[in-house]
Amino acid sequence: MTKNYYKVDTFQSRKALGYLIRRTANLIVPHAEALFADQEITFSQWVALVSLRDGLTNTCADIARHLGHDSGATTRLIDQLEARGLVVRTRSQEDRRVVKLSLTSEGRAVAKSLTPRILEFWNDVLNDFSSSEVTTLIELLTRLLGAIETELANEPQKARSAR
Amino acid sequence: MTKNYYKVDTFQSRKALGYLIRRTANLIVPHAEALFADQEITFSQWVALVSLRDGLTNTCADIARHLGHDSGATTRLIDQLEARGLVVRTRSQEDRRVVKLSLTSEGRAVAKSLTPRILEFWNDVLNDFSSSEVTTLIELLTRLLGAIETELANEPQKARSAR
DNA sequence: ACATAATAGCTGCCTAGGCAGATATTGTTT
DNA sequence: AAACAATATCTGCCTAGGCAGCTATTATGT
Repeated sequence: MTKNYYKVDTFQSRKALGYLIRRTANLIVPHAEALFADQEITFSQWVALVSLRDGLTNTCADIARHLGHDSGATTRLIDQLEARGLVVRTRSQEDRRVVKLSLTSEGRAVAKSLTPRILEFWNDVLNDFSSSEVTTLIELLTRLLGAIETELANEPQKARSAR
Repeated sequence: MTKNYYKVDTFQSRKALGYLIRRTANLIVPHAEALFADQEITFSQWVALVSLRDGLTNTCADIARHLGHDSGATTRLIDQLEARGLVVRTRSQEDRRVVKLSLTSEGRAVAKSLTPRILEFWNDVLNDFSSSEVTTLIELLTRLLGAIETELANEPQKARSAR
């Protein structure tokens, strides 16, 4: 148990997890978007497609949680995928508030065809990491994400995303 | 050497580093901003203040790189810190293109007074991690960040941030 | 010396996404 | 069953930050 890993007087931003994570995300996301610049969909849209295909999500609300976006942004993202014929909206019969999302065959094709771009980037980046290092990193990040989620849930001083 | 950690057919978004990092950042940053909601500065502004105080940065361009923002956004961020009397701009004499930034005593006070909020959050989140796990995570993330930076530099298909 | 390129900073413009409010539907209390 | 709360989606509005273009200054090549 690390009661106090960080202390005010020894704190350095270069070793701050928040700094490292934010900076990494700030480099990755625009680059990923750039990899998609010549495509008909954006990187975020691709992430949504893949999550639908893999059954990780199947409604707008799911996608909002998955991407960490708000529901308004998600509605608009789905609007575009629908307009391009990659996704179909169907009002659910069991619960008429929800709109079920499903991929069209073209959506499935687009999701698949773009996957190699992202994987190639990551495999390049991870070239100097051993396989066990990558596994460790993924495991620690997964736990960290879980810890943050519960911490934010416990401390409901402010309404959180996916409202 | 992990030549190919990720493969197209075994790829799952839940184990994707990009997903984990982006999602974590998407949870952390708004929460950090919320912690500052009652303050006169935002979280990003605080990060800039601290980086100036610690000598990690001392110009706009430095801060842009540190935050992963573009230079326009940084100009406006500094504008606000200057308007609030927390930072002073001084044209450099050695190189008259650059504007040196320095904290006022009030800026120093504000930077210091807000640090505990962030550290407390992180110490709560890290409660279930051993000290060595945190160290490992920081080390792996630092290397990952470095690897991404060099990867992006090698592949200059598109101009990168801090233009 | 002169042309060219690179760098620091600033400004206008635009978009992605956050926020709050509205509707429709379902669940829970009393 | 009436009231209230919660959830899913959608819409308008607004801001932070990305992008491109501009000037001033310095560095580099010829």
